[in-house]
Amino acid sequence: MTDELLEALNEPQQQAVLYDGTALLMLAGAGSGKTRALTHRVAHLIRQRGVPAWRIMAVTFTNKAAAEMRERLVALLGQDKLPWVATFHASCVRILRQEIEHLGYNRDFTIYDDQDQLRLLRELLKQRKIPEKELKPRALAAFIDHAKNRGLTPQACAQQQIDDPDLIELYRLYQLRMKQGNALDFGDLLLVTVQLFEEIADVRRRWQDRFAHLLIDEFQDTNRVQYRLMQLLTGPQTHLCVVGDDDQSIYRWRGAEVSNILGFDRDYAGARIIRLEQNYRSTRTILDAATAVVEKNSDRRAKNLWTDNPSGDVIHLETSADDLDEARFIATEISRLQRQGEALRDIAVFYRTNAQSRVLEEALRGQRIPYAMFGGVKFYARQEIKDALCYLRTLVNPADGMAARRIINTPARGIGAATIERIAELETEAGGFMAACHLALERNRLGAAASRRVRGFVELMEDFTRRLARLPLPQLMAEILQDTSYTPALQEETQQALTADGRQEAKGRLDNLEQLLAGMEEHISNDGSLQEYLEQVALMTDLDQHDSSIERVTLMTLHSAKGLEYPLVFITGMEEGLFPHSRSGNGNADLDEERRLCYVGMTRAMRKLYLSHARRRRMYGTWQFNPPSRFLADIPVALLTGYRAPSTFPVSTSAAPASQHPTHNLAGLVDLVAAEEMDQSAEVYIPQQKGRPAPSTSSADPPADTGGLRLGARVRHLKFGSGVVRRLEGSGDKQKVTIYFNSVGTKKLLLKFAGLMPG
DNA sequence: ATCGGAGGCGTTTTT
DNA sequence: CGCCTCCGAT
Repeated sequence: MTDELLEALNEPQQQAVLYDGTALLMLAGAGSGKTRALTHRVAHLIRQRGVPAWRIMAVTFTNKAAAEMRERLVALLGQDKLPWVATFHASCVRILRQEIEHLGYNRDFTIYDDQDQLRLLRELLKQRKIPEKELKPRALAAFIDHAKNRGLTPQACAQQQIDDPDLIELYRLYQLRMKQGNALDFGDLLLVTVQLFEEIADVRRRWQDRFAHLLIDEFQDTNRVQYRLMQLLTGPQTHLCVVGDDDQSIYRWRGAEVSNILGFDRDYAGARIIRLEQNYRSTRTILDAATAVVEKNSDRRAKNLWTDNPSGDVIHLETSADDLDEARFIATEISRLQRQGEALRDIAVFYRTNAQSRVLEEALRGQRIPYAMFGGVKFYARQEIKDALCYLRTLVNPADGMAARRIINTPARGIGAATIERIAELETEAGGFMAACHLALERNRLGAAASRRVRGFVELMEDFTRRLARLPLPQLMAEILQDTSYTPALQEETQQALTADGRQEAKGRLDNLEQLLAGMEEHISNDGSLQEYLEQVALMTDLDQHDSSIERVTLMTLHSAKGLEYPLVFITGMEEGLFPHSRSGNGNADLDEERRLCYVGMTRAMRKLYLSHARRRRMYGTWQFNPPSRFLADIPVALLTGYRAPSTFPVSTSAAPASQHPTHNLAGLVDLVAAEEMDQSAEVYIPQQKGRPAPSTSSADPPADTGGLRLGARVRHLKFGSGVVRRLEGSGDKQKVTIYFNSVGTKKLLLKFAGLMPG
């Protein structure tokens, strides 16, 4: 019996399954079978140790990972003994649905996505008469998210006296409005759950007692609140098992703290550390190359990832003239692979930024290669879908101000901004937006025409509420879309719109709504409620919908690729400024993270890896010239093929101090641009061997005043300090440069007088 | 109140 | 280059 669960595992995996103490840290390298170990551990606990399934909670990073783990557990255990498997966010929702009334929220709370969040913040800024130029809504959102990720309420922020009081005040107002709307954003889901457990000991103890085992995957990407949550859920009897790989930590920008994994055994003295170091996924070539890249980082847990797999093919490095060529190469190569009998579902194309996907899509379409792309405009974020869902949200939670504001005049009912503002004045008093509508009507606060229209809207919603009780969800949705003349208007547009594009767009929206209804059908066929539906939709990403059985190529960002594997992998845009991204500073923690991201991307590949870069790339309407990524230079030459003649410009190694980095000083860039303009065939380079410093061929050249400047370059101005080049225009004496300065924001300068220095 | 045009802006990654 | 906001005209 025991053997059955253990025999397919290697020695350390078995130890991880059998470990009986209360704190276990599994350091699991890429492709080392950690999910396997994790699922087998859970199965073992249930089957061998007799732990009831409901006393086990397993936390994953994505819904997809949760679904996969559940699937594997069903295979091991059968349908009826499934433990709690969910993301942190979904787990918190589940806890809060039961407990949130302790904190004065209503249990019908809705979840705000970042779009809703941004809308609300804009409204607050307007209300406080702060121009968006002064404080960008996105920056404010980032501040709030960051605070929440660290577990800080507005009050806690104020006490620390570190942050700008204005920001904190806006954070406070935002939270007030959220509570009034009975809404939680992503950060709240975690933060409020922490508050719940911290403030109400009874509740905390109850949940601590419930879970005998807490298992957390992708532990390297947990943030401070999540760590705190783990601590709060961990009672004296709780067995903790965390799994992760510090080399794969790629969400620092979102508040993830690698220290959680690096310091775990400090917080949990006597924690057992088990290392899974045998890679089963990749060829030795791929593993060696990836390791060479990530080894440049300091601050790593010592590890020795190895494989028994054969060396396999060398990594193909492709240098293209521009982004179009790069895309064409990839499409052509995929066609070739297909003719060789490779399955499209075995192929993935990764990129650093979503913006890169467009040319790739076009190239694939051009060669009639089916593909699936993830992470663009998310399905549930599309305008028509959001509109439809906001009707439902308003029905479920009439206090939800964002949802109601969105639909009160969609489709147009002649209720404008002035009327909405007047209603909003009563929102606090009435305790919600729909209640404020009623109150405004009662008190005759609106003009005659506006009153009539608002009453019409209120009655319409009341009518829908009545139907909610007797109609199945998809039918209710269909009737809402019909009776509000939402779909009829679109249908008309498919005929009447002035442009072919407009007709096509309307058609697309109708298709999407069809798809939405189909999804609802599926949901209710699984006995799901409307509440659950909205919840799922709020927490779902397109990635979760990924059906890997369909025969098509996968396109996604490197971040989305975490946790996945493909026999054949293309990583595109291996260029300085793009990957590593120019926004990720220099020689610091951000750069380390880029490096880890590269490692993650490379280790997704099982059989063959392609790396490509373009010498120039169209971006924001202008050409951007990017030297090859420094990461390429870190890969031992013997593992690579595809480059041609010797180099005319240096490729750096990150061992050099950042300030001397050729790719980040203007002199180095001059070379590249010059090579580009002079000779199309001389553009090649040889990646540097590990440890050998790059020859600095350019340092003697007189740096041209202008030539080396490119988009994304870091520069220093005497008065404004350091900044990033955003735009270049004109030529000669008239050449102007737009620079985003950290200190003063965007400035447009005449290059001749700017007196810019690298750096 | 609604529509259209002009201008400004920023673009890393996402639960 | 494309999105979003703002503003003026209807």
